[in-house]
Amino acid sequence: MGRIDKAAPGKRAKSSIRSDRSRNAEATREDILEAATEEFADKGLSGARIDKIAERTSSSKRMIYYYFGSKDALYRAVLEREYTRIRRAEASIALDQLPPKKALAELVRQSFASHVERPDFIRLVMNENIHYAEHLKQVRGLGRLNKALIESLTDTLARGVKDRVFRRGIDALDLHINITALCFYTVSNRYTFRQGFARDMWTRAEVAKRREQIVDVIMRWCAAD
Amino acid sequence: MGRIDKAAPGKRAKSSIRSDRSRNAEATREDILEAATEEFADKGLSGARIDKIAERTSSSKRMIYYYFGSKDALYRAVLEREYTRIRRAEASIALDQLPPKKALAELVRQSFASHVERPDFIRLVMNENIHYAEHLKQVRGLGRLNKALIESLTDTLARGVKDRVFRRGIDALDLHINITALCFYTVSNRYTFRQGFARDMWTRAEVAKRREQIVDVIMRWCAAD
Amino acid sequence: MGRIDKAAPGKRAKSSIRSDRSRNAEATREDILEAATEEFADKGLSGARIDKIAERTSSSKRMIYYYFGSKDALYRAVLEREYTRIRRAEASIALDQLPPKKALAELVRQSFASHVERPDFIRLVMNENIHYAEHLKQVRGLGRLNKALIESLTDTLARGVKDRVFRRGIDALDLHINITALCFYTVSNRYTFRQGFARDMWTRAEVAKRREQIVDVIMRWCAAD
Amino acid sequence: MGRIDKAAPGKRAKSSIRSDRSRNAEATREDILEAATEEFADKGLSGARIDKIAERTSSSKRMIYYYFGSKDALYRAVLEREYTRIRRAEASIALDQLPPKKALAELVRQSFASHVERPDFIRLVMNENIHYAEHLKQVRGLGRLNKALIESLTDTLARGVKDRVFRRGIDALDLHINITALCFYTVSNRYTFRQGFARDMWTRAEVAKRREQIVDVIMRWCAAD
DNA sequence: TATGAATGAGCCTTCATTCAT
DNA sequence: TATGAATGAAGGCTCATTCAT
Repeated sequence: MGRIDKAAPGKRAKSSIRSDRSRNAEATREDILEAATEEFADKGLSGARIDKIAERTSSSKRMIYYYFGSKDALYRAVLEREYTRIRRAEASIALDQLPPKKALAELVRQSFASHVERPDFIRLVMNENIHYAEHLKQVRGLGRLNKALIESLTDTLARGVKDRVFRRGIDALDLHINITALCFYTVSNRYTFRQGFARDMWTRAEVAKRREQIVDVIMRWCAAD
Repeated sequence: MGRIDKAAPGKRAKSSIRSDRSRNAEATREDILEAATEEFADKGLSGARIDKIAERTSSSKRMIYYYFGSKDALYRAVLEREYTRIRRAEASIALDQLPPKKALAELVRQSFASHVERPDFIRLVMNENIHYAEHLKQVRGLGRLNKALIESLTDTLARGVKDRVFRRGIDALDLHINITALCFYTVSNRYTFRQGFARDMWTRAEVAKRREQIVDVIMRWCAAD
Repeated sequence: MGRIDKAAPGKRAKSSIRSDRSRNAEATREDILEAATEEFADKGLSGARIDKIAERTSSSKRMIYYYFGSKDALYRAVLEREYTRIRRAEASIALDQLPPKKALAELVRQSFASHVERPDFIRLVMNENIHYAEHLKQVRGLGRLNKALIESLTDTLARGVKDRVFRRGIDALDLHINITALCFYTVSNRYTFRQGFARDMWTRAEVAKRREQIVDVIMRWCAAD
Repeated sequence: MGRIDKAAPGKRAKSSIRSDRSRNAEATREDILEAATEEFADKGLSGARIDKIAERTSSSKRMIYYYFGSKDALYRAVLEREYTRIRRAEASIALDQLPPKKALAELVRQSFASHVERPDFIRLVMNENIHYAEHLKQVRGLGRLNKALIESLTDTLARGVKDRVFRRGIDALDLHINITALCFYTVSNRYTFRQGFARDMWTRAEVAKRREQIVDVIMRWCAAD
């Protein structure tokens, strides 16, 4: 019945013990990235403290600079890792194996899950938008994964039109925007929403209900007349 | 054809010289608030600099402390003013004068306009969500205006059901969420979106198209079967 | 009989007590400049420590940044002040009041004194040359004072030629270089010289002797055949 | 017509790739010393960075410590090598084979060439003087080479007096100082000089002219009346 | 009501140096 | 002999905030 996360600043548990003292470059990098993701998501770029990141780490502040060079570069590395991770998850669904309607519904559910399960990523994206996506510009290889997603959507829409279950004239990118908007907002604005209205969108029940409602909104929009 | 705003950090013009040296306390307060709104929206809470706010002002840094006491308190004052301003605008539409479908479409268009016209407000809301709406909690009187909005929506839905243009079972708050989600995202995520996809959502033409598409999504969702 | 200064790093006495706590901007600036001149001359640009400069001051490290903005800017301010000071002193001699030979001899003695009395300045100039005069480039108004000096020299030379005490064909700027080279080296290279040879150039007697020898070198070079 | 060197920081080409991976300890030492000389001359002692030296080397930072122990010790090794090298070159002239006037003129030209050809050495010497020649103190065997030079000068002067081409009473060490001062300054202060005056002393033509002028100054100073 | 000067705490970053292999 | 990883100490700089007038 409780909220999915009660994350208040600083109350989030260390995600792991991170105490393996192995002198392993890759492990140290990962360790730092993990800690940095939490801190940056929590406080934003300028609010984050390198010292705090170091504290969450089994290594030291000095090592952060050894591996990443600067706060900004570390932030970019975090961004890149998170974006790649998310896009990989989304790209993993085999839409073409399912009939069009099922495929679309499944895609919406998958997208919704991606957002709900990674609120830290959502926070990073908000933060990027506050900074005019300045840092994201320097992250390469975003376009490719997105392109694959849109092509997959285009195909599903076409199959649906052929089967007379979807109407003609829907742009795949528009569809993607609408799906994402509905999912993103559910996670991103849950705090201000709770403040402005009496309802908590972030209980397990509400989240499940919301997911099916988004499926409904999208299906009705695409449905053949 | 150009983008609606080209706002890059620092490129936003000083909204005015604000040099009326009226020894008017209220004017000074307003002057500071205006400058603070720009800076906070631009940089977020921790990214904003009291010195920069003072520079944008005809008065001095000392005055900021004289009138508001602290950076956080100033931020709260900004938040309160912006929220009140927006909600007043939204509450001003007389939905009950229009037939249900027209009323709903108009409401969506109005909400969309509210978002598009005040990107600074959107940024502040994002910022609040990054900070768990901690500061918004201390702003009073939000609930009242929202309640009025939801009641108005409930009424419109009921009239639509009676007229057999809307289907039964739609919750007014759900409807509000969906409308807002679609509008908010269009503004809030335009920078990361542009980075990830080849398309710029922020040209005049795209924005107009997007507005009507959101109307379409909502109308199809509410439509009687 | 002792050396003129025994300056070893850190052993130089604070030039004044600097304890007036008056809230006077100009005084604070001067205070900082004085302390900075000592530290920069002593350690060079990168060797100097802002903390040490602050310690030598009645104000704080923070104030250094308040008034000068950065270590480099402070260094430039020091440079500018010292150059102006020296050039003013040199420009103050009224050569045209004296017969040519006396005038030239007097100028050499004055130049020699300028160098010997301000070893800190010499050190700063060495430091600048190590840094390709990068910072001096940003100091304005050097040319003017120098020009006056050269004009004065040109005039003295011309009078000497007319009186048949100087030979024809000596370029004033060349003359200036030769005078300065002989004076500068005496101060600048005294440490390495003492190390390489058994003789200490920096006793009162040696310095006096050296001054007259430089006068001699210059007079013989200019003398009519 | 261009300047002899345009050396601006960082623009100096790596003198070679130094990639012969011979497991030869002596070669590695030399390799490091070469790189260190450039860096120390370029930036001074405190401005030089061990990391940069390592970058210029085919070996690693760790090796620097293996072979030299510390930054200061490396600096001293550089200093010692450069001093020895220069003094050897100067000592190699056979003054006693030439008639006195020719011998002196040749010595001045040789000294001038030594300075002009090794600006890095000049920079190191300036740096030493900024540091009170603290490090040079620990370099042994300087006195011997210098002594030979002075003796050679003494002899030349004596021969000149006997031939009635030089006047009596000139001290060899004084002569050495005057020659060196004029040569050293030409190289050491070229940057600040160019900044203060309109003239560039460092073109091929100016340098040649300057060399002969220094010969002239010295010859006139020594000439029999 | 208003202002320029001042400040302590803390932040990002760098440096010479050493450890484990 | 050689190397990539690691580090404590300190350095330059910034921030929100307050003092004296």
